[in-house]
Amino acid sequence: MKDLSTLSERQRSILRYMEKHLAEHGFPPTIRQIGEATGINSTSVVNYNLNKLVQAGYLSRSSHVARGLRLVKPLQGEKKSRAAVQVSHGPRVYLIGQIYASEPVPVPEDYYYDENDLIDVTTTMLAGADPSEAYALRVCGDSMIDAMVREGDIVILRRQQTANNGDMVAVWLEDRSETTLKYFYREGDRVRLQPAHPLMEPIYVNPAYCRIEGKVLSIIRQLH
Amino acid sequence: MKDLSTLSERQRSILRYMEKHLAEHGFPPTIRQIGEATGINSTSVVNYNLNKLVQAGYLSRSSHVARGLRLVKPLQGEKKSRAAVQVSHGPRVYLIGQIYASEPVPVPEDYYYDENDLIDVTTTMLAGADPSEAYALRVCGDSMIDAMVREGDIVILRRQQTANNGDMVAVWLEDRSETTLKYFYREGDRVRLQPAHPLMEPIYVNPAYCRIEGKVLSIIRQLH
DNA sequence: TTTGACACCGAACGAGTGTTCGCTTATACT
DNA sequence: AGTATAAGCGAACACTCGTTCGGTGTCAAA
Repeated sequence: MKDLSTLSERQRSILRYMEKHLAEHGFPPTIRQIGEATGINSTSVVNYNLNKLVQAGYLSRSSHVARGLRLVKPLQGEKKSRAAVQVSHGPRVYLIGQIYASEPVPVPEDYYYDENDLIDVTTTMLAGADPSEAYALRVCGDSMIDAMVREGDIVILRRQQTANNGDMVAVWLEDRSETTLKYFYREGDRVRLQPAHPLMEPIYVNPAYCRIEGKVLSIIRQLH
Repeated sequence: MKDLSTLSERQRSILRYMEKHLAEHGFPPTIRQIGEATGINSTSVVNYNLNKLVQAGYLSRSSHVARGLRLVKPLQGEKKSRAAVQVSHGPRVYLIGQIYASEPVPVPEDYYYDENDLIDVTTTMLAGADPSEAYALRVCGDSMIDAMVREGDIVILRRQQTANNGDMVAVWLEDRSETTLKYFYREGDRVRLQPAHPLMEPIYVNPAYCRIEGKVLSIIRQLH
């Protein structure tokens, strides 16, 4: 089997694109997509180079079928994540709505599925929760500064209506008509809700008016 | 949120065939292949059931492309080999060190690769950067409250030593012996570094002492 | 200089493939 | 019995997509 050094630069870029497309889409690219991505103007030149990659042992092909390419051996010797060689994505959860300080927390029961709302997460963010148990909300407004979250942040939660001490929870406070994200502590017959910001004071609430809607698993801030 | 038990027998057999075809071929089946394998005579019925599986969170689809199916979540509650279901990561980057307010920012050039330092991220977090261009740092201490980050948060960066206005950057301020994460704005011959916290004041620094080490792409907070 | 292999190209073709339409049947509810 | 919804169906259409054809250009070897 030939090694990497005999591949042309075009062939290496085809393999890189193949890996990238598999990682991003979960299925292989078409010959035309490969051509567009690698600057090859002709489907027959892409076809020629794909056959070279088959001969070199990097790909296998099924003929006369759409996307009939399989990555047999990923490109090596280059600095890249290993995930690129996988067929499918990591876990994804539904972004079911926005969380406002002045409105009740959206919950999964009221949500209608839309594939466009799926967002990528990582296994670590789910903290052991199954993706089907978790969901995401986008923060609106800057009224949750005390939770160290700001407008646009995405909060990953698991649906639950009880909490253990130390859990960060999304709660709707009925007597205040307010949603907040805070650390939950049961103290006697009161609940202490502790802000994430170390310099801010907790609030104490009557558990009867404290409706826990979910436990916060992770927070994501994207700066672009 | 629907669970597995709401799937019909046909839908479960579609998922089983999907997993089998991916394992065997490395690319998804067509609608006609699914129909043949599951005894569904009509492409529109296959289409209908695939849309149901999308709603239930098991698949995602790209429309108007051949084999535009991706297995998002495998069928559970059944014994199968790991090879049968290509559970995988998304992209991963190296967590190369910790970021302290009082020490220079760690940079990739000084890092020795260790596979155990790889962490999962998502494509969205990378904001168009290739995983090989990006790296992560873990925040130590609470001295970056003004950046709305706290101890334990993970910052995803791309290595760069220049910035555009509005970029959040990791900078080492030589005259202050201080690292900070702030929004960068060039104003005349000064640089304004704007905290993320909306109620805090910016600082103005001499660009000569302002060493940009990377651009912040995303921030991840895990609460467990 | 000639030749052969390799890499590349545009265009056309035809098979592969997903979507849409108009319909029927089954089931649950009133 | 009537109605609404879910599930199913066949066919047609239009687009996607891989293969093939007939060619050009480059380079190394004879």
